[in-house]
Amino acid sequence: MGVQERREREKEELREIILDAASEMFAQEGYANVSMRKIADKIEYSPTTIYLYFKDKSDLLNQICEETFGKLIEMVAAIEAEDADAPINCLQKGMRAYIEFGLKYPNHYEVTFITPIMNFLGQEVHPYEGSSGQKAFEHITRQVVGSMQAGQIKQGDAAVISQTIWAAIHGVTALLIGHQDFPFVEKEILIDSVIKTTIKGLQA
Amino acid sequence: MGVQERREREKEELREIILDAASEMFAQEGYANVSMRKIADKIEYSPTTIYLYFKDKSDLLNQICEETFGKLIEMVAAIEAEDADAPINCLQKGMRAYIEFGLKYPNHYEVTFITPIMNFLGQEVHPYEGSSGQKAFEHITRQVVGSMQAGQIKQGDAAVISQTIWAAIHGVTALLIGHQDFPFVEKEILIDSVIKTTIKGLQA
DNA sequence: AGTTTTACTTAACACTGTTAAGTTTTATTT
DNA sequence: AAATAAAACTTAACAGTGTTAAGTAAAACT
Repeated sequence: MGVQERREREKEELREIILDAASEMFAQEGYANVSMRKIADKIEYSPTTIYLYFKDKSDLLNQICEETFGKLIEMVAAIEAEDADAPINCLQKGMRAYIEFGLKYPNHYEVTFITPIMNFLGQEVHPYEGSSGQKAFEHITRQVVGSMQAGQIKQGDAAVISQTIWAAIHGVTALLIGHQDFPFVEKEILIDSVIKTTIKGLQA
Repeated sequence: MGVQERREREKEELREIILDAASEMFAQEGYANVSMRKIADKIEYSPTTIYLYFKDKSDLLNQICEETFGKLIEMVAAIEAEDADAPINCLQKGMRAYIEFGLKYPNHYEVTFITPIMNFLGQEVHPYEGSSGQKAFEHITRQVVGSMQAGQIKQGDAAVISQTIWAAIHGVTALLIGHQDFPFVEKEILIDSVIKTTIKGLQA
């Protein structure tokens, strides 16, 4: 009965080939500029084959993003494990990791967190429940709670504070990715300023 | 020689009719879901007529956004005129006005500040130079300089501080618009938290 | 009244995401 | 080994997109 297993393995291989090709093309040319036919050309299959592996174009994107953002979570988790004794340091490093991750994978960041891709019913294509985004956010919340308990930031609603932090780091990341012709000050200086301002604003 | 003037007036009228129809449809259904043919149907002209008045679809959008964001500038200018004696109050009110404006015209905010629409050369379709966005940003910078001179925020590079503020208000606006299925805390509470955290973080 | 200019439309091109139907390849059964 | 069943993949097509070139109708000027 090893046949079925091999076939499953082969299916999985082609799935990965599609995912890799699409990921590279999305990252290089942007989601909107990559058509199903172009992906099919690259992998040397007919366009409709992709639909045997993915529901539609946005599903393809979604699964790529989940994979990519798995890496962000690993990074943040590694930071947490590294210096578990100073929650506010974790928080700061986590913020920096988030921003730098977004700038390193701008097209993935764009499609996951910037461009709201809605279907015809007006529902988000990247639903929050169970997503990598949710897990990443849970890390922020955990660090906020830790920092609060350690007295390193003011007491308050952890959800409010976490979302305030997310607004700040998303803001700078989205601006730097999306408005490349705006005369921003030096990138590192701006990122520093955002992180420091936010942390200072949250201290007791 | 009143003929030419009348014809110019008529051209301008049709231009406005197109602009109004497109503006309403973009705001209601989103840029991507409105086709040139749909706009043409609505105004009862052939699709190609639009191209006699606007270079292409993104030009149409661009001009709508300029019009819309002119209103934001007026609002911010009114705030400045109102209480010119307390720059930090202006700054706070200006931040709130920006966020609320974005939430009031989410589709316009989206296309102007969230979705980076690039042409095939990778250039932004909404160039910064001379745009309403530039003027709006100049208002922020002016208020920052004023607050610094009044000793209400720390001394520092006005550009860095202005951009830090922009990151914060853009962040919360973009998140609230784009991630409607995320379990955000109450909108007013989050907005308050972002503004207060940022201002506090910038104080001396 | 005839000519030129302006305004607008028709038809077409080269794409897009997606689906239904058909074909080829692979595996199972007789 | 041949016939059948199942899986994998492709072809053709639909209904739509932004955009352009060429053609027509209307208005203005001579």
